[in-house]
Amino acid sequence: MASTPESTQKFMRKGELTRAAILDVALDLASRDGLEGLTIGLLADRMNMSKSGVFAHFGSREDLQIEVLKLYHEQFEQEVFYPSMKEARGLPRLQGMFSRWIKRVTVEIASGCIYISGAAEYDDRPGAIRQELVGMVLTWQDALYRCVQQATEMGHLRSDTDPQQMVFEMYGLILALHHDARFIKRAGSVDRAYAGFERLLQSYQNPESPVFRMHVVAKAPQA
Amino acid sequence: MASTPESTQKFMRKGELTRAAILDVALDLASRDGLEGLTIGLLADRMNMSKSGVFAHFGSREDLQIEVLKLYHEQFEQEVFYPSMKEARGLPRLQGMFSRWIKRVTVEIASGCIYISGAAEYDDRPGAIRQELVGMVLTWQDALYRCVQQATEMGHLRSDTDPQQMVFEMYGLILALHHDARFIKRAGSVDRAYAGFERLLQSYQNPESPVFRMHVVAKAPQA
DNA sequence: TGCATAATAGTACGATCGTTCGATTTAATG
DNA sequence: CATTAAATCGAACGATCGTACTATTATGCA
Repeated sequence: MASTPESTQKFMRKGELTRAAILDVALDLASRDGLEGLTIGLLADRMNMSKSGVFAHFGSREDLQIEVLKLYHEQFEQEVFYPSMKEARGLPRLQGMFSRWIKRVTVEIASGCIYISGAAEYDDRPGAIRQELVGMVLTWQDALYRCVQQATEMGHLRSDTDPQQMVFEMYGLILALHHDARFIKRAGSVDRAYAGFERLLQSYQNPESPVFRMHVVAKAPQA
Repeated sequence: MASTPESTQKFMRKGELTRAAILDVALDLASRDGLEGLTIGLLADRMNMSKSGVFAHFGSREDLQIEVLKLYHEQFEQEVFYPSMKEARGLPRLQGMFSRWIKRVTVEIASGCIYISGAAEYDDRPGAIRQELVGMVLTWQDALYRCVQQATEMGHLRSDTDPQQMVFEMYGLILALHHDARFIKRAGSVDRAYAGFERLLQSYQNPESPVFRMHVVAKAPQA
């Protein structure tokens, strides 16, 4: 509702409108309880609708879960990927990606991150949901990979930088942040993730390249 | 059965014996499907027992889950913590801890790691299980913390080393390994985790201290 | 306004869940 | 061997799950 511009609402029939509203609530529930914890009965309660009324908008629960996943992916790209692509290629863009990623996860400390909880849930559970989820995570990792690669080509990072290794460690910092902040509930985790990234740059940054200062998109409010 | 010495079996009554066997199978199931996915019906099937027969050994499902958790924790300490404590204080012990940790997670790429899946499952689900789980993870993180602290005091690591930061990054490497190897199924993740640790040591190791070479307990067989 | 159609509600089914309870079988003990 | 206690089973309960089906209500268009 708040996130849907009026212009699109005008051309939506009632059904599509409530479908979108259902997906919004479903995303909320799936963030908190995981995609496997997303239940049609609970969703109906939150929507003040009947179970069958909710169900009718989706062919199956699996379809609903995948639609939730797609919505999450869309929001992630909108919030993290696209804005960063507007920044200068190379290190500035990489810093932008990481900063926005941190910012996003910082918010998700309260609500939960579907990429991370989903990775645990669909570790070993084959099917359409896992396939979709792996595809999305790979898409994001590839974006990071290309960004590191470009930063290397442009001389911002040392020429012997292993992009896959750097993406691996960046992902580790985010996972540790999510783990320590959301599960352990330890304060100061956001700063530790930033510090880890700084150290990552110290290792890989080209000493002959002009030094870029870390661009903190949003200062950590808590945690 | 294989892990229980005969000497203890002799003094076990039948009930305690099957209870131990149930817990073994339960640990297996919980590793694969998560603690929340552990179901008494499935457990009874695998044991060729009735549901009520299995249930009678535990006061409730939650008790069963906590017993599984304790069994997992015991095995983790036996395999990772205690052997490392026999090594020399400071950096050698820290390297031993990380190597054995990696070795353990490498095995768990196939079976699943309860600490990691549990962290995702009990993110936001208060109760006895979460409490137990957080306590165990904190115990392990504290052990790492003290180890880093000692390595700093002994001059193996730079005097300005932030132990909490180092533990944070070590945990991140393990989480990234688990994520990329088990979820994404990307090859070479074990080597990336080792490489990340090497870089961590390069950053924090005292240049005036004798250099310790990384002690790889077990070479990565795959993944 | 009337009518076709979309949207929602209501109900029911079979499965599975944790749990309870009484019957029955098995093991330990005098 | 007989007897008591421990261990296991079988059946049932209430709850919740996803889903199918039919009825009812609301919407959009001629």
